[in-house]
Amino acid sequence: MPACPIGTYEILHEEAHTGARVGRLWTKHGPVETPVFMPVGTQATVKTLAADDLETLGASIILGNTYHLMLRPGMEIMEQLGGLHAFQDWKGPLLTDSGGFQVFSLSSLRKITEDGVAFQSHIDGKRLFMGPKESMAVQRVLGSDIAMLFDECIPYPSEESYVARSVEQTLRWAKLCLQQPRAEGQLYFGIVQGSEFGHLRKHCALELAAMRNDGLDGFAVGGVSVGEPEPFIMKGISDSVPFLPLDRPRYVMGLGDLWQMTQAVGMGCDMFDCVIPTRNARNGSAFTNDGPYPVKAGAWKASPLPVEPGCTCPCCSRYSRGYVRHLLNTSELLAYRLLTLHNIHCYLRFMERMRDAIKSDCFTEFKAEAFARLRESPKRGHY
RNA sequence: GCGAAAGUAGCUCAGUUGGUAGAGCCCCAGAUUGUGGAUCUGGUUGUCGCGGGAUCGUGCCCCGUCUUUCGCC
Repeated sequence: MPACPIGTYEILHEEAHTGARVGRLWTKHGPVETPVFMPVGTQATVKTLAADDLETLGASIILGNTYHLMLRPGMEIMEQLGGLHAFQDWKGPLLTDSGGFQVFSLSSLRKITEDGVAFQSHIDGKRLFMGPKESMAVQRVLGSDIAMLFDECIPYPSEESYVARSVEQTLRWAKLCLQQPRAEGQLYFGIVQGSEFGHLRKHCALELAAMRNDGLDGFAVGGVSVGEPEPFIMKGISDSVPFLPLDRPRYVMGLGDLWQMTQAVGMGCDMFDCVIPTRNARNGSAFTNDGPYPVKAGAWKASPLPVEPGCTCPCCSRYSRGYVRHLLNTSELLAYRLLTLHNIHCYLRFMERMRDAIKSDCFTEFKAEAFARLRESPKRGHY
């Protein structure tokens, strides 16, 4: 596999019957084959996992978060310790969220101005400020392979007039972000907003697409998966994606339901991240190819079966469901780790099979089977 | 042996001057979408130690009894 220049996005195969495609994005820390699921490692760790666990599972790219890492440990320490890759000893590609979402979802006393957002830390109440310049400066120090442009992620539902103003703000910020200096080899991804309003999504997508020659390397659909009903999520995606360049990666932020990702891939989306597999692991739910089910349920108290029969992950290849259930029941730390290992493994293998299906032009069949298993008649663990 | 206190949900305990038995935890179920191992929402559970008595009516009053804990011989 000959190396390509950083930022290259190769379309390796377009599926014959749908908009699905398999691609390869070249980053400073190596290539990422898409469609890809990116485990979320907000605070410089995918919770409960170490870098070598992620290597074992075969994760090709993970996330880190600007907002959280800026608050702790802070950029001074991050700089002293050589950036985010060195800090957590992750040798693969890293994507950092801009902090735009967290400023709106976690902090209090927000005041939005043309320059950015004044807010209070959710940790100690300290008054801070983050705008396009600040966010990109932090991401530069973090040294991520992909940095997200600072955007305004508004709640659902929001008034159309407010959404319209917000989209303009996000676009002005995007232009400013692109003028900021970046870490060597760092790619910049812009974010389409517009909430449930199709014409605003289209406008935002077209304006961002026009910035591709100003250094925009990829495109994301934002403002979905923020609590709205599923039909609105899919509409937000279908209202945005058709107006984005075909030859650049499309990233749907926060989307991570297996079936929803399958549908999005069918619309031509390439990258996903979500806290569901890791968070739900810590709440006692396992994901399987037949849908999610609660391992913590008393029904599995004495089950000798693995969490998912046939699974080859470090959890299933060694431990019983009854054991994992016991660990959950007693709040043992190992429970969270084992289920996180399983859920990430499940997600990564699911995406791998999806890529294979696309390459062999049978994505339609893959999608039908996924629908049957995940939505039509999920087994919910009753094997 | 004597004295005192306490017996109410699986656990820890509330329960007004007598008027249809409660909370927290646990357990069970559900939620969780650019991460708070956080949180939220529902749900099950009782011979009020036992036996008498007074009362229209008692977890509560009276008598007896059993058990536990503590103190004293």
